[in-house]
Amino acid sequence: MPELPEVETIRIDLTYVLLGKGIRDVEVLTGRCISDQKVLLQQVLKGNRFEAIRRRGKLLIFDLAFGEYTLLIHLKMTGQLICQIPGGIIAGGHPSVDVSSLPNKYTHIRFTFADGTELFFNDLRTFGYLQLVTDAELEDKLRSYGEEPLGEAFTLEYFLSQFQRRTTSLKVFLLNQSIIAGIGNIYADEICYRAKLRPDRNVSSLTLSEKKRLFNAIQSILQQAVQKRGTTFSDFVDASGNKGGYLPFLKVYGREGERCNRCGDDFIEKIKHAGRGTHFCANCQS
DNA sequence: CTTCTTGTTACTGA
DNA sequence: ATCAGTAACAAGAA
Repeated sequence: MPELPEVETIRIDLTYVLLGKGIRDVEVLTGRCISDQKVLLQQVLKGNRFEAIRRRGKLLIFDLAFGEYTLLIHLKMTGQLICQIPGGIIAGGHPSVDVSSLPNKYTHIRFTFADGTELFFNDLRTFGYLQLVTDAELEDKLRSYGEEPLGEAFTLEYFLSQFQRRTTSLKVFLLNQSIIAGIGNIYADEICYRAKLRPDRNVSSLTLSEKKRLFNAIQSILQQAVQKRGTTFSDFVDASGNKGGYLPFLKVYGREGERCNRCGDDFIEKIKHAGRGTHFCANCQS
């Protein structure tokens, strides 16, 4: 479940490894993730190169040196972008990657670069996708996203304005990509915990000081998670051989039944809210 | 066998 | 028209 911090980690690593390298070959092993663009993908990418790799929310945007298209990659829940340079793994995605035998049964696309570097797009559940878009289509797509929570435009003023006329729960609010881009189920729960607010609380009842607490929690949780190189890379190793991992810092997600390590009195509850597993401490959060 | 996992969208109902 | 809630998608784990 790559969310903003995981996608950002992949973006940084791929930028470091792939930028400017000529794309020698693109193999489409299974076509579902690119629908009807199989031929176009090869036409556009072969002989091309990535000029920049950007991110909007959980969406990766690959700017190409030549042609009118931009490549988009969304990993959805189980997508991976595994990069192999001769001698090591550089970037990951979903955990449990068997890096000893790529491509594996979940590899859908394989890129080969001029220097022998390889990039594998793997996806167990095939919800993720690659898509070539024109500038107009890209603009359309990006218009639907809210502000980047770690960007300069994410101000308290912008944040407070998003509560106007909304009556939904805090959890749904945080997961809404058109309000804030990039938060998923794990960080939504962690942000609520940090802000001491119940995820099932209706946002219309939040006071100004609670909204300010939330604003600060969003930034601090995501900043720290990016710094720790995300949560989902249990066997991820970066270019320097260091393991990343926000996993030990999780306070509620995946900790149901365990004691809250803030109040020490209560146990972490797990409920189903808005169709999602939702974790919180009923003692700390209100 | 059933239930659970989640990002996004299409659909439904108010 | 607007908005909120939910089913659906997929495939594997428990």
